[in-house]
Amino acid sequence: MAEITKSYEPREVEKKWYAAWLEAKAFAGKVELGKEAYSIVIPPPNVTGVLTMGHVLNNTIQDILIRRARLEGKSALWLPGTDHAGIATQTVVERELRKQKQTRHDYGREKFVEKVWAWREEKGGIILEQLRRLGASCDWDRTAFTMDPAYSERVLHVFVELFQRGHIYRGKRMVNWCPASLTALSDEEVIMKPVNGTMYRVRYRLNDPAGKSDTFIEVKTTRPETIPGDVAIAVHPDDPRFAALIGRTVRRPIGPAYDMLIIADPAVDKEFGTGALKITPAHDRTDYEIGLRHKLPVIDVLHPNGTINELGGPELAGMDRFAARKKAAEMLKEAGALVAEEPYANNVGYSERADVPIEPRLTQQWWLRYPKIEEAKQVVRDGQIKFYPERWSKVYLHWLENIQDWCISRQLWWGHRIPVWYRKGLDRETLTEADLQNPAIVHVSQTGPADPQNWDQEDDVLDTWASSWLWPFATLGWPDPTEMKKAGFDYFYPTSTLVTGPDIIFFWVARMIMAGLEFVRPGEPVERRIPFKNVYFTGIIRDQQGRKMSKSLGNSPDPLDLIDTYGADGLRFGIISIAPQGQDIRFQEDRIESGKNFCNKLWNACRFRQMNGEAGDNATLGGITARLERAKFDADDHAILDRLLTTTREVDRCFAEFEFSAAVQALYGFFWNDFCDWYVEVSKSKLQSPDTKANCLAIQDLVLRQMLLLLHPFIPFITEELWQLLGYGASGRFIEETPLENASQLATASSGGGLMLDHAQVAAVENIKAFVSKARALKADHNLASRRDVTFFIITGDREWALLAANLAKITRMAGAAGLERRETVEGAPATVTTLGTLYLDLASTVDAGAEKIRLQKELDAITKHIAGTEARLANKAFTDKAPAAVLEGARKQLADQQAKRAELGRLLTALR
RNA sequence: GGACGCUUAGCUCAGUUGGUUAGAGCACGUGCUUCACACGCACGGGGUCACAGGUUCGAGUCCUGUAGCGUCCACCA
Repeated sequence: MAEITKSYEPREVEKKWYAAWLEAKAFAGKVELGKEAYSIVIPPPNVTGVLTMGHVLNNTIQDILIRRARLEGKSALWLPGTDHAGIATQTVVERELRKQKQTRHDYGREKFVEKVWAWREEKGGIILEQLRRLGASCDWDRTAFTMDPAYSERVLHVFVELFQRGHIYRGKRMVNWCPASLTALSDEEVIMKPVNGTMYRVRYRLNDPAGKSDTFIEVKTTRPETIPGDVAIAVHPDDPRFAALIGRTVRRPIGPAYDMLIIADPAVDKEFGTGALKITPAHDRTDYEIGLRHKLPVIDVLHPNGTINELGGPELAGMDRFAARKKAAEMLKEAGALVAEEPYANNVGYSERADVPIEPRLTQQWWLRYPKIEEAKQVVRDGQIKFYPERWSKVYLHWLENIQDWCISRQLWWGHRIPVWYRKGLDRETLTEADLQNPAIVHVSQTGPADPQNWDQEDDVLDTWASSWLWPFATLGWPDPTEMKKAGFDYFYPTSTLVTGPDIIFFWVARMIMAGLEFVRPGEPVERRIPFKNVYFTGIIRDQQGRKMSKSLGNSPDPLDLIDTYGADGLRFGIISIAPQGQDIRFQEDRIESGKNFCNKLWNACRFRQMNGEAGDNATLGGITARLERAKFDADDHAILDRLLTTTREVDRCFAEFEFSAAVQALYGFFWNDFCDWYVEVSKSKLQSPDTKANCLAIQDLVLRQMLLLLHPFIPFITEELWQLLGYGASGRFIEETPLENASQLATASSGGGLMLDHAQVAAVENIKAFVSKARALKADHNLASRRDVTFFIITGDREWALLAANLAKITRMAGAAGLERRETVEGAPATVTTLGTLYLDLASTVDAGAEKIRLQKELDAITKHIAGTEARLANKAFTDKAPAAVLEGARKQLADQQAKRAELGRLLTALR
């Protein structure tokens, strides 16, 4: 057995074991029919991504679940991969090109896409390497990528299927246009931001056949640069202020001359602004709808990149929309049409990726009518899919209630090109619904037309989410039966648990559920079609100021640095300990440090065990329990094993309820306080005696072995190392190959040979602990160092003395005492009242009677207050009548104890006078 | 405008179904290099559980309201 070093050095240990695990293919997800399957698909990070604290949390949790599943004897699969992240990746590569003063158009579509692939080969997937550093036990041989040829085929297959099932259509509609990325976006990719802008109050002179009207109608707008696209003024039909004006016209004040009709439409809010609304159908959703109702023309004054086009008039043409806004305001002023401008805060939709305001824009796009909406609601409502925390199901359901068709086309080059071909020379703008169904004009298939020379493929690609929504089954070979068999589809689908952030509940979670229900195992019960059974939503990691950690803010520490400083296990333990279920996490590096400290503590406890020598068969649980000598069990032995069972049970419960931070806290508390601070310390006297040594070591082995197993999912590296060093496993076997005993199995195992754990001993030990604490405090109060040269005296009853005498060696050791002697009387020594008698410090000559009095009086005051409270409760008839017997009994006992203590304190004080 | 979450020690947070004197980590103070660990040990100080009502024998915990912070959804030009 290699000797354990003084402190834990993670670096080499992590490297060594990760390599060993990979070498042995320990993470391979295998179909093992005798075993229960447990599977997780990773939320695929962007192929451009680097590891963030969010990933650390998310993937640590997945690894915990997977490793625990292995320990529970399940066949576990954690399927990794990356997402091609259309806009993000294309942007990254275009940025590289821009450095060389080039654009994607210099290369053309095919060459550019090649460039992206080359970039991906060289720099993509860094994040997967980083996950290995974290210890992620993914089945790397299955690593998937949404642009892989096989995966791509599945994406196109789904498009064709949905088209044939009538869920996909093409249409000219208002979309969210990103002028930076030059593509349409789905509603989910638009985030609303409050913006401080200006509200312009503009007046329009009414046209008068006589040519001398001095009547005006006023509107308010934040976007004067779109006025050249105005085609009408709308008022509410019931608004008496404007009733007389409906049907008249006004002259557009700037831009090409145009007479706009004043129309009535109920969409206008009478209360807002002036009550009159300028209608710019090309640049506003509401205006567009009003325009449709009134058959108004659509005048688009913007280029796709957000500059004004020639329809905006010569003064504005070519200007950026924001510059044009100022210019338009000036022009209005000159024309006498600007009545007022005032600061105005409103919400503006921004492109999530490019962080620029989006433009509503009328374009031809491909749309999806979501399939299986009702069923998707049902499976969550009925609990076939369970959300943790449960409250997210409400958010999910609300979104599904109000769901809109999904714009799935993107005007990008990097992505799955939509498998639609148009007959050469066809005008795509004017295609009708019927044309789309006509195979002579439009071809829709996975493989394309037989005579490609006569066709042009659709230029658009699919939204990235329109590929990743298939992730749980497309990564398992679906729909190809051979591939599915190879991947173990039947065995691993539906997956067990999805671990993700609530921020992608709409983007991804909801859509995967609908996709699974639509495509997998049609006709079978929902339990077989859903993509996962549980969804665990992590919290969002925030910085000290409560801001979301993000790359752009630069407020996220680099997890790799944290791994270097604290070890992967320290980072994992730390992050989990501050991540309660369902709450956002305020990141604190000192918690990561405390994770590292815990690892070191674990390391040293095992080191202590090792230094006490080998004691027999450690390689199996049976070997260890066979070494237990039941006849020699004392209170501490009973208590520590009882607490071990309690802790094991608590961790079981935590896993059942996805309460990982509670599990970590239970393990931390048990190991540090109960085991290290108490049991190991009391062991030190037992280990001196040949009579008690063997049993004590067997108990330590039992505890350490179980702790390593329980801790392994959280801190895999150090537990593997210690497991091997202490020889708990069969040689050549990893810790994960050892089945983890649950609490009752462990109880049965350790009770072989007639041992019954005595729960009452836990209380006895607590009693002794409290007594030792009192003794230590008495010493500390008199500024005595922890040297063992003090003698304590005690005045106590026979029963209490019996308990003390039985534990004398450990008490004196733990309290740092030369001895503890029973006396009938003690004079002039500092004292303290304990539940086991009045304890005196043998230092009479050095005692300051005044200070003693103050100290005792403080204690007396405190206990008197408590007694008053307890008495009041017991004096309350309602309490004694209605409280349960156990509570009542507890209160009475408490009162008796408190009174005894007060009497003793009073006596001590009197003696000092 | 709608929904949800949070408010407990200086800081970050636990606190299961209401029940003895509300806990942890960090920070702070004092003392300890005690033969596993100073990445440690011991002892200690520190909280009217946001506020106001209510239910109850009993409320940090349940109910109602208020305030502040945060998130999501919708959005009016």
